[in-house]
Amino acid sequence: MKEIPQISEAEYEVMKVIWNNEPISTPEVVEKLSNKSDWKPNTIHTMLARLVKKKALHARKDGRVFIYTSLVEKHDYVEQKSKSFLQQFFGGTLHSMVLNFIENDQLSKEEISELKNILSMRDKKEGGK
Amino acid sequence: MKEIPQISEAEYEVMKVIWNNEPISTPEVVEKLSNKSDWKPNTIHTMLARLVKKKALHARKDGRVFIYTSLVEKHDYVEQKSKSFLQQFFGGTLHSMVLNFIENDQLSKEEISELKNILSMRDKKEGGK
DNA sequence: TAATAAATACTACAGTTGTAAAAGTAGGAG
DNA sequence: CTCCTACTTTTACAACTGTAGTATTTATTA
Repeated sequence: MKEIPQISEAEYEVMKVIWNNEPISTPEVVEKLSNKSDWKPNTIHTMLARLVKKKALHARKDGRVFIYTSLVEKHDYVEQKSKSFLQQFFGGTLHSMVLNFIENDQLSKEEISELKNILSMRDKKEGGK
Repeated sequence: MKEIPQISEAEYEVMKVIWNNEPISTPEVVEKLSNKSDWKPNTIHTMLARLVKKKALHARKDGRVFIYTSLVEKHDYVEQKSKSFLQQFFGGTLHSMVLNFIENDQLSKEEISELKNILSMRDKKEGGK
């Protein structure tokens, strides 16, 4: 099982930009994030440097600029975080979470239908882990 | 909307003991957690003190000992954490998370049935926020 | 009452995180 | 060839976390 580095919440915002645009240069990352957030360019540089240090990103120098590519898959990271979240709060299973949401009336009719749809659509595939 | 203090992962372990046993004294908390973990008593005292400072717990002196009661509901805390988790990773909706699990074949047949059950049982209640 | 045991209170310390300022450097404009 | 500007590198710093050690107080026992 590959080791997935820990990525903080702010760092995750940076990762999202990379995942959606890689390969991407520092100035481009800064530009995209400056729209979405109030971070100063320096702050973004720090994030990038930390992510490289953590081996979440790879940086290759191209002329005067760095070009970043991700070393962790978004999917893998989200999976790992989902598992630990479910573990911490719901004994590890998704259905406990869903049950909890239902019991506390946190789901609208639409969301319920959506969920039912998803589950029945799923029948068309075989398998399951 | 009431302000819910941030509770770290280790602190959350302490909170679980409180929620399950409150009102409960320091020595009792230490005893319960010493079984479940490798924490030294001092570590547990630190957690308790921090939780009191954060207003997650109330401590009342009873003789020589403190008795703790929680100031945040487990339910409220879990709800808050669930929301921010879904927000961060799944655009805020539970069905996106479920869909993701299904797409990545992270659900067994049993879990799928479980989910379907839960959703259909839910029909017996009306409402939904 | 004095010593002991048990609790509480205070202090510590390194790693992570959010947030950035300051300093250094190299390439392009003049 | 020199200066400016855009980038990169270094440094900062407080809050929060995990993990305790040390010191002090207090109740109980001899």
